[in-house]
Amino acid sequence: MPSLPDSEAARDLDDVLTWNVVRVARFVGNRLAGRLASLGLNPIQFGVLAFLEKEGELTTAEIARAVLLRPQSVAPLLDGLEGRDLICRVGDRGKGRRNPVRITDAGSEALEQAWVIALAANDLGDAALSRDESNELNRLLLKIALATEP
Amino acid sequence: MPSLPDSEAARDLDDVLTWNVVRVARFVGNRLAGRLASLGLNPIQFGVLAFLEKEGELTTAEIARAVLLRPQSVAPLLDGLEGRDLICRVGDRGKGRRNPVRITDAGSEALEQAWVIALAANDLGDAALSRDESNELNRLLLKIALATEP
DNA sequence: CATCGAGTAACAGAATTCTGTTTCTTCGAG
DNA sequence: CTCGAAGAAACAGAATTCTGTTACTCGATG
Repeated sequence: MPSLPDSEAARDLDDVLTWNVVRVARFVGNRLAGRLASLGLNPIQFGVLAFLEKEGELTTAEIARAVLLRPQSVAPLLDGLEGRDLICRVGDRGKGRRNPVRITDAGSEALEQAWVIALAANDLGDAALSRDESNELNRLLLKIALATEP
Repeated sequence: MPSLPDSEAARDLDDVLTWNVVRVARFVGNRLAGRLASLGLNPIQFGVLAFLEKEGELTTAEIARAVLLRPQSVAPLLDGLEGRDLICRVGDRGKGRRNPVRITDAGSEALEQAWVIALAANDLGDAALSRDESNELNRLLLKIALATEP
C-alpha cells in the first residue's frame, strides 16, 4: 500500500481495509438476511442449523464459538428455534449443565432451502464482481478466518 | 466455484462467501475497536470524524448514509461526541430541521491519532495475509462497496 | 473421598442498531 | 400565495449482541 500523504484532508476511508470489510459485510449480510427472511431465518440461525446438521449435536457454548457470538446471545436464539421445532434440546437444562441440541427433521428441511439461498448469494454479479473475483475474495477471507479461528 | 455435492452433509459454511465476509468483519472490527479504545473511540465514531474532517459539515442524515447506519442510531452517537467536544452542532435542533455538525479542533486531534491506528490495522500479517493479498482484498471489497453505494 | 480448576449455563443489565410512526421544514410547482 | 412532495429529525420501542457476575457440573488429582 503506497504511503499516504501526511495531510489529514487527503485521507480517505476507502484506504482503511477494516472499514471496507465491515461495510461490505453490512451489505452482504443484509442482502442474505433479506433473502432468508422468506424462510423465517436470519443468517446466524442459518449458521447454527448448518453447524448442527454437520456436527450432529452441539452445546450452547460450542454453537456460540462456531458462530462467533456469546453463549448468552445464543441461548434465546436456540429457544426461538426450539419453539419452531427446528431444533430440540437433549437432556436437562440448568446452570453448569451441558445442554446439547440437535436439528430436527423440520430443521433439516428448512436448512435445505436455506443452503440454496446462501450459495446463490455467493454470486456477486449484482455487486460488480466476476466469478473469479468472488472466488479470490472468498480465498482471502478464509485465509484470515482460519488463521484467527479460536 | 465448483458445484457442490447434493449431499447436505457435505456442505460447508467455508463455501458461503457472505458467512466469511461477516465473520472476518467481526474479527477485524473487534480488532480495530480494541485498538481505538485507547482513544475512547469506536470504529463508527472514527468514521464519523473522518467524514466530517473531509466534508466540513454534515447533517445527521448525511452522516447516517455515509456510515451506513440509521439516522436514529447516529443522533445519540453525535450527542456523545458533542459532549466530549469532539464535534459541535450548528444551528437549532428540532423535528424536520436540518442540524449540521462540524468537527472541532479537539476532534481533529483525536482523529489524527485514530488515523494512525486505523491504517496500521491494514497490516493483516497477524492474520496470515501478505501485503499484496491485503491490497487485493481491499481492491475487491472496494469494488463491491462502490458498486453498491447508495 | 475431598478438593480444585476448567468449563458450562443462568442472571442482570448495558450498548448498539434496527423498524415504525409522527412531526416538522424546505422547496418547487401551479 | 398555497399546496404537496420530499426529506429531516424526534419519539417509541423491539431486536441483537455485548459485558460482568453468579451458580453450577464434571473430571482430574492427591
